Amino acid sequence: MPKSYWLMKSEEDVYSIRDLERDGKTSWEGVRNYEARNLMRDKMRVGDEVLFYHSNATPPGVAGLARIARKGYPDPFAFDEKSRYFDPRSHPDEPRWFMVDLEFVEAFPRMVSLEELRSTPGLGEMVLWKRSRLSIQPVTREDFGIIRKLGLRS
DNA sequence: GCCAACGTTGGC
DNA sequence: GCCAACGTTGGC
Repeated sequence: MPKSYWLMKSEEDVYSIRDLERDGKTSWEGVRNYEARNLMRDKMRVGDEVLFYHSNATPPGVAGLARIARKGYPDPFAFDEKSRYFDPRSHPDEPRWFMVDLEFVEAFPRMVSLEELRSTPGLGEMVLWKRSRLSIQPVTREDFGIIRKLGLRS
């Protein structure tokens, strides 16, 4: 099974690539969108590569790379009444929400802004353009390669 | 802070 | 099952 590529968004001031670098690894709790849930639950595999995207940032864009460290499993925060991610409709025996674990790969020496993504030839088919609000989206191997190269170029 | 886009909820 | 109301995302 070849690996897959993803783009995952995080608000920069909530959890940034630097936070992931510090932690080394983190769990991706709190996703409450069914399509994103399905991708984590059904499609992501350990070793898949991730573009770590800063949303609500100035500027927004891809800030680095991460990797899937654990495949989809029930989001325990949905069961925790004290959590802001609590959802009474999710039960341990029939969990509604799933998450994955993510590990740090690298922070780009140069973040690739949304504007740059827009103006880069070859990236015209990204899911980002049509499904801009989806916080977890598939990326083609080719697009991943283009963006990685842009980010690592100093 | 504004607001367009769009996913979700709930009445019917 | 439709669809209006509502809430959230995320760029600007």
